[in-house]
Amino acid sequence: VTIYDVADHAGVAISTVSRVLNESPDVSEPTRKRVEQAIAELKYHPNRTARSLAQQEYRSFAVALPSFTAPFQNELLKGVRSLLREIDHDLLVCDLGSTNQMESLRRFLDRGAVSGLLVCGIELTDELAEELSGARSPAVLVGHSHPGFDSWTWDEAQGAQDAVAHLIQEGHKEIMMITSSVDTPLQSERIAGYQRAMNAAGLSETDQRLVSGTIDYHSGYSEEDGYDAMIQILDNHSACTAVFCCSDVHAVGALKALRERNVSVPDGMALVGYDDVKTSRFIGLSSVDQSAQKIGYAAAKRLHERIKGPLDMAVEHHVIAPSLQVRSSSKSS
Amino acid sequence: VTIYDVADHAGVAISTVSRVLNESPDVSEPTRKRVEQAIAELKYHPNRTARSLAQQEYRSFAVALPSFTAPFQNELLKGVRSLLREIDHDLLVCDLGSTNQMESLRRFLDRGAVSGLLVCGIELTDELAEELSGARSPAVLVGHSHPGFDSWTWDEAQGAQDAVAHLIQEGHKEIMMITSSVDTPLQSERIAGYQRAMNAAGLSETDQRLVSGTIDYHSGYSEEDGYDAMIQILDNHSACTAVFCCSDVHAVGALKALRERNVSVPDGMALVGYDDVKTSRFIGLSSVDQSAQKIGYAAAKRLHERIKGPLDMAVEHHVIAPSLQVRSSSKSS
DNA sequence: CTGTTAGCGCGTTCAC
DNA sequence: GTGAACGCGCTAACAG
Repeated sequence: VTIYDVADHAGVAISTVSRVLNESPDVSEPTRKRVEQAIAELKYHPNRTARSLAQQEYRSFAVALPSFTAPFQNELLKGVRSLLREIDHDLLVCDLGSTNQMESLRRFLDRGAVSGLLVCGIELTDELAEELSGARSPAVLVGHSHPGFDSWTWDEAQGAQDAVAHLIQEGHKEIMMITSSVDTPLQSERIAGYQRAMNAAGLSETDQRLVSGTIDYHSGYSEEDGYDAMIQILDNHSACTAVFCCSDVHAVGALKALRERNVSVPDGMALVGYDDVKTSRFIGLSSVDQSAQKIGYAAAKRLHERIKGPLDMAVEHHVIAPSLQVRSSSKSS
Repeated sequence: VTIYDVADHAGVAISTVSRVLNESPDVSEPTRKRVEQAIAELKYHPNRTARSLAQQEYRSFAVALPSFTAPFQNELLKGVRSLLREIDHDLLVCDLGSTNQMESLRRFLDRGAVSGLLVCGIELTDELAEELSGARSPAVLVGHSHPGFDSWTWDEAQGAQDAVAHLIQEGHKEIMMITSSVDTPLQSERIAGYQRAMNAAGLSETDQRLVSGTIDYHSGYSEEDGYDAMIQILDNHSACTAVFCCSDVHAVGALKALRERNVSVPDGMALVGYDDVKTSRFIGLSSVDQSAQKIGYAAAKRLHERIKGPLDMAVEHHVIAPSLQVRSSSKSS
């Protein structure tokens, strides 16, 4: 049942049907009624695809991220969703599974047109960045920056340092860190933050205090990884009283391990997971801080503005954990 | 940059370009090379929308659910995503916010075509059911059943009973239940399950043991609701040692309240949240049980099959918590 | 093997 | 106010 059927049924031309669909004022009341009735009787629903094609407007954002079930990503999506609801757009989720995320993203791009793209938690290679610039829809970055792109980032090292300082302040001395089984620049920064906090308090931060899982999955940022690492800690480091996880995903896995071994949190073992922005959050405490949500909203909004009118300056927003003060620095695109 | 540009650039017709795009064998190696090079040089990406229109295949599923950030929904989405990845489809998320979900769903449907629709956690009115049947794409239900639709459901009362029995078995006697601030059939069943478990153990289950939040949000199934109710319990029911939440969302909010009051879990207060399928999960323990994931996968798969070849029997799958045995009953559509 | 052409369903000038 | 005709970018016959 297409627009033609409706037109026939109402005894008008398709353009007239189109007009009532798009709430044009140039339709007389009687014909509008007739058309609306025809639509109802035929249970007609316009074809979103055809409409997109005709007016070159896709009314949908794609969000590319690794595993949308991580707490942080989840909150981020909430924020994005809020904006999308305001502007009546759809949400296309592209989670770039475990293995080669770049390839997944590229394949997704090949799939075609959306209004805009939000790239979260993925470091852009120069090559991929060029592809994105060439794409017909603009992109906004979250968690990484790249010249020429709008982005939202935060101070990874400082965030990690704050988290560990929090544990220290609570009286812990034997603090270990669960790292990812895969080396990434992101992780290096978080480790650096951990070390700074430990050093500042005069505590040991030898390599033996860094434990990573052995399972390589989701680029090393997986629950399995965290689970695995926590088991190691429980088996080999009985003195440890607190653990800082280099990601919230790890913390979820670590919690699972603690459960299995009947270790309570935080009394038996204090646990802090880095959730990318507000670090001093205990996993299991509550839904994550709203920072992530705000970032999601802001990034989506920026994307929308870029789609509407071509802004020619890419802005890098640097978010300072944990209170979400924003320090913007513009760069020429 | 369209397919025409590529054709020009390579000195061929658009159909030839189309052929290499769709990996047709009917292209000579030399021309294929030329076309591929043109594609690369022009950074051409086919327009997904146009392609969908032409071949009447949308290659995307929409999932309609209330708040996709709840643990259960989240896991469900994971499962759906797995299947989608297998069949190379996209995921369109339609979260039907807090207020009038029916209207949100209807508006989403109006937006147009997707290959299939997964409706989760929403009770279908007859009216809406008819609209769905009339839609061009099939729908599969999760959490509710309706004549003529494939569905995945489970025994709400039994699930709740199991959860409470679990608490009882751990020695708790003063067990309260956090309910939703809004009355729903779903909730009634869960309350019934709670009561059955209490009665079976000879424990009191008076109305004073049922506490609901006062904030009406997300149809009553919100974190705020759970938070609110738990505060009430802490303030007014000091004897209480364990709480059963009528949804995992409530449990998340309740945990937050416990945190604020420095009550540990589960030593200070045992907490179980109903997560729709495997109920004996402690919130904060781990990622939710894989049941939800499996259901998501299975439902999406069924949807896919229904899209491919017209199956004319609607099947109601009844899932028995918590081990996910499935008992199917077919009904004529 | 390759080019031509007719749609896919709808929006949008244009005349009438 | 309303209708006819063209175009959006691509696929799928059909010729050649």
